[in-house]
Amino acid sequence: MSCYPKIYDIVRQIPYGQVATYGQIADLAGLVGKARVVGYALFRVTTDTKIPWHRVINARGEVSRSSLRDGNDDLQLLLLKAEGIEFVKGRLDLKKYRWQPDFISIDDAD
DNA sequence: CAGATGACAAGAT
DNA sequence: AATCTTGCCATCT
Repeated sequence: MSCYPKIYDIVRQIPYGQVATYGQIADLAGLVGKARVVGYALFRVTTDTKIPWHRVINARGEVSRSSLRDGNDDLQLLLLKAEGIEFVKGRLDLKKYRWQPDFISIDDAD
């Protein structure tokens, strides 16, 4: 089982047609500066949960390309395009599509 | 246990 | 603007 329920809780709240960066998720999850943990946490889950992982991208406003994703990286791009997000040279306007949460409802409070 | 790896980020060049 | 370097931390070998 995963050890970061907050991350999934937050990612799950990303609205349609918007995206969030790993750093942003990390910040909201209390993992400031630990964006890698977010990425890794999502990596193990993607195929096992209904989390909109495709709405989570890096701070450059582009989807990461890894040898392991082997096609799933292309799937992410497809899913985002399907949500009305326009890509320019594999990039999107973070200014325009970045999710700005007003309030996060998280079950956990430590 | 130690070294290498990785869906990242921010700063320096 | 693009690329390199360092920091971060969980997971793998």
